[in-house]
Amino acid sequence: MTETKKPYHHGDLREKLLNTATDLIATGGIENLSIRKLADKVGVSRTAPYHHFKDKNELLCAIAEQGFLKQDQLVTSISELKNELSATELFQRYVLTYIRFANENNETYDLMYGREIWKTGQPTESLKVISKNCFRLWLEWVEVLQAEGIFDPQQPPLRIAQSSWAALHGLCRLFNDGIYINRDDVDEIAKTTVNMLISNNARH
Amino acid sequence: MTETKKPYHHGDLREKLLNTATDLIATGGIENLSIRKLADKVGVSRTAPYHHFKDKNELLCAIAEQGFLKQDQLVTSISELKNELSATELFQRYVLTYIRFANENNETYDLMYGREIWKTGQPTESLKVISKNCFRLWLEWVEVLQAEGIFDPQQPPLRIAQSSWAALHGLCRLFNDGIYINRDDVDEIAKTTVNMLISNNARH
DNA sequence: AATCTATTTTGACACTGTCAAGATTGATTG
DNA sequence: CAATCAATCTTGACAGTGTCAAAATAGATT
Repeated sequence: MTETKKPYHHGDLREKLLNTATDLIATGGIENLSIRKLADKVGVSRTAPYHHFKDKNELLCAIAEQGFLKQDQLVTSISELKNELSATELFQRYVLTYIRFANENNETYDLMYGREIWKTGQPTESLKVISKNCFRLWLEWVEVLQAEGIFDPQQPPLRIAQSSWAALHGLCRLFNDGIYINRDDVDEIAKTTVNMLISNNARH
Repeated sequence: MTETKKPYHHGDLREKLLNTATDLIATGGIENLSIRKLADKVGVSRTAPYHHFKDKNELLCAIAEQGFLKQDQLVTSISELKNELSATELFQRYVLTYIRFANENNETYDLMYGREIWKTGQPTESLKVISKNCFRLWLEWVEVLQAEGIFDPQQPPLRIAQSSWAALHGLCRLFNDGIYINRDDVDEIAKTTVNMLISNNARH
């Protein structure tokens, strides 16, 4: 009735697969996602998914894509505070938001930036585009923040963007992967990270 | 003849399994290591390894342990230069050495600090001890370097150790996991990272 | 020499990804 | 409307995985 599209037998199976898969990994981890279990949960035969995703790899890439789009939203939502906050505050806000995103979307984050896709498997073309765009957004931020004086003006913006992002990424991974287990520490470590990354005179 | 110990049927199967497994992951990646293939390569039946390692998890932990010991050696080898180099130079040296280790022992590094063991599986007790000791070594380093003035004296050494290591770790992961693909960039990014992490006035 | 225990093997089970071939269903065209 | 076609889905199959149970073997111990 309310369904606008019911293209074929099942309806919009592709989307249902995507959503259910995201749910599955969110609760049981990536290693708990199998095509067969997924198909079962959706109520379709084991090989049905293969008509919507060439591979398991392609399914994972599609999940990762959604993650990047979600992250883009968060990042751009911070830029709306550009007039209210100082550069240092904006950076702090960014770091906290990033970490929270990585925490709350734990498993998706691992797909977005993990070896499963980028090393073991292979990223689809559209994933490459979307992720590149996500990094470009971060680079533009860095350029703005550097102009505001919180980063060393001597260093190329690209290098600052790469190494600061790496620092952030490393922190998220240590927590997400279970190496740092005390989640209460995350805020303090993040604070120290921010303090170390920005120029001395920009601290307050 | 030269064999000192030949405890049972095969000889020292445990060690042979360990070495062969390390070889296997070094060439084909962790996902290419299966107990069965490993047993085959060593020339023993599929389940023979289970009398030396309770689990695949335990085997992986054992590989990781070796990695930590290797890393400890590298770190302590740097401390022998304590009298010849400045604090900043020592830190740079440490960063470069760490990155090189992570690069050359790619897959072992992933086991040491990856979710496979710490999140999905579970670290053995001895692995916990060894890895904790490895971090303690790093913390002691940070305390020395902080006393020499290259880190903010306001921040607790533990936090500095955690966040600086996270920064380093993130950089290694981005390269090891195939997100940053241009290996030529690694030195420059590392340089920028060092510059960002240490106090402004300690740069040169 | 007999017994015991550590080690190894064979067989089995439940999983996994994915290919090939057939069945079904909706859209398209004469 | 009837016939054709392509998209979608199902069933069957294969090779691979971790690992358990039971049987076989070999070294150490008595």
